[in-house]
This record gives sequence, C-alpha cells and structure tokens, in this order.
Amino acid sequence: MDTIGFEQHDHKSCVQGALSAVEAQCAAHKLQFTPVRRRVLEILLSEHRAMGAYEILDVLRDEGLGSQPPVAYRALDFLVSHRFAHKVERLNAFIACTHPGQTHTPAFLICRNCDAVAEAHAEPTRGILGRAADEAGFAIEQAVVEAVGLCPNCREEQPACA
Amino acid sequence: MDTIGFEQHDHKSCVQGALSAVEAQCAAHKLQFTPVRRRVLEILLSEHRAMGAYEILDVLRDEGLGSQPPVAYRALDFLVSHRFAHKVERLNAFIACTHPGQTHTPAFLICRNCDAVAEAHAEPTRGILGRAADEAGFAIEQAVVEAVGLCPNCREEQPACA
DNA sequence: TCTCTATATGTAATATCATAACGTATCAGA
DNA sequence: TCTGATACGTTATGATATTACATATAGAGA
Repeated sequence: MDTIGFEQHDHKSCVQGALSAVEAQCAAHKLQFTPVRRRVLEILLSEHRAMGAYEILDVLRDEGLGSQPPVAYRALDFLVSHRFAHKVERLNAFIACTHPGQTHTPAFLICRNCDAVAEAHAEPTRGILGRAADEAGFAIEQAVVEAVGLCPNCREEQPACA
Repeated sequence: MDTIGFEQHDHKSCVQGALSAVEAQCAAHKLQFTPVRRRVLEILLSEHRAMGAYEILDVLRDEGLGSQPPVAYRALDFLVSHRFAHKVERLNAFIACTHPGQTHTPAFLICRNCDAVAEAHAEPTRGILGRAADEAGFAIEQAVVEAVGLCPNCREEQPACA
C-alpha cells in the first residue's frame, strides 16, 4: 500500500489490511468496534475518497443501520478521535486513515479537479511554522495541513493550463 | 505591527495601516473597494479575531448595510480571493490578513482555550510535504495550514495541564 | 450626456453540515 | 442480578453556505 495514494494499488488488500489494523488497535485498547463504526470505516475505506457525513448516512440508511445524522456523526467522531479516519476541513468531509495505528500528523493533497485525496505526513512542529510557534510561545498540539492542487492524473489531462 | 499576533500592539495604527494597504492594492488593481467590502474588512480588523459570517452579518444588519447571508459572504469572498482576509477552515470563520499585499501562504496558530488566532507564514512547497507532493507528482497551488494548541497567555494560566 | 455592459447589491428561498436533548438498549464488572 | 457506563434511535433545531433572480450602480465608449 502506498502512502501517497494517487497510484494504482491492490485495493482489496488495502481495505482488508486497514480493517485488520483497526480491529487490532481496538482490541488492544478495549475500544468497542461496533457494527455501525465498522461499517462506516468500511465505507470510507472502500470508496477511498473523502465523503460527506450525509453521503455516508445515505449508505447506512439503505442498509438499515441508522437514518439520522447523529448516527453517522457519532461513528465518525469515534473514528476521527482514535485516528482511524480524518476530517478534511477544506471539504467538510471524512476519509479513512491510510496508516492507522501510527501516530502522525496527516497532511492531505486534494485534487481540485477530481477531488481525489492523498494522505501524506507533515511535521508541523518542525520547519518554518514550528520556529514561528516557538518564538511566539505557542504550543502546537494538533495541526491541519491541506494542500489543494492538481493530482498527477489530472495534470496530464490539463497540461500547463494557462 | 507584529506578525505573530498574541502580543500587545498599537491596535488603532494596525487597523489603519491594513486599511491603507488594502486601499492602495485596490486602487492599483482597479478593484472596487465598496462600502460593504470596506466595512467587513474594518470589522474583521477591529475585532482582530476569527469571526463567523453570520456574526459579521449581525453587525452589518445593525448598521443597515445588508441583512441577508449573501451580502456577508460576497464581501468575504472578495476579501478572501484577493488575500485581504483568510478563511480559518477549522473554525468556519474569517480573519483579516495581517500583511495584505505580500504574497504568502498563511498559517494559523489557533488557541483552543481563548480562540485567539495568530497568522504566521508557511512554505508548504518546501519541507517534508513538498517532497511528498513532488514524489507523487502533485502540483500544490494553495495550502491551508492550521495549528491548534495553547497560546502563550493561556499557557501561563493553565501551566502544564496533566 | 447618453447608453451599454459588467459588476455589485438586495432578497427570498433553500441546501448543506452539525449538534442538543432525551429516551432506550446493551454489555462489562461488582 | 444489579448497576453504571457506553452506545444507539429519534426528534428537533442550530449553524453554515449557496442558488436564483431582480435591481442598482459604476465606468467605458459613442
């Protein structure tokens, strides 16, 4: 499984691997990986893109797993708070984590053309931002890093657009 | 005027300076700095914090400058698209730019306790994220960098919490 | 000055995203 | 079995944002 995410890959094993990793995490930390939570993660993993809460809810509703917004939001809160999924603030949408279990600050590369989202790593406490925070006496606890641009596939289709 | 923003400063001259800079920019680029747009920027500058669109709209309504959401959103769109203000995605709120005119990628330091927001610079195309984007063939055009933590003032009040 | 056109504004309606509040169900541990 | 904590079901509502269309205004050119 690639960490970048725009390339082709063995999707089925990628989904399975992530599910197994999350199952193991939940068992290790005595977290309840309930049917709704599991299904929401499965949906996110299988779509492999950022999805809105109501979009996920539509799927749940079709499957009889819940029809009201709090059902989806609660499952998403669980997944996000345990880092099994992330919220993409820019899109008001959610995406499965591509490497659950590893502590990390996710950074997203969002294609403005096809909406594909790839997860990379960021180190906000380093670099120019970290220095600015240090100087200001600001203690960074968490960071959102989201870059918008063109993914490799869409760059080919729209080469060097004016 | 400090670029960091948690410290005390001469607020009146900071507001005036920013307004003058924006006026100059608009004149230079033949942009219409209309009363509503100007007033929205003034509100943001004088509050010196991130404000929701509806919060701004409340002020406009009291002043008879417009009462429907599009009035506020359109003014904000103008300010944001010309980089005179920024949207803080994490808060669904807007904040005046502290150095209008300079091309830059803003990075925000958001205090989770008092909601103060400071603007710093980021260089998303450098560092670990830039390398990841290069490797993936992703062309970064724009980036959102938002760090959540404790500002220096709130750190003093809640020293080394748990 | 007049007229045309592009831009900006006013307004109603509605779409989209998210949470509060409260009752019920389920499960682990005493 | 009882009990407390956690999760779920449901209603209602709050918060954020946009579409669509009518009106007004500024600036360019005749």
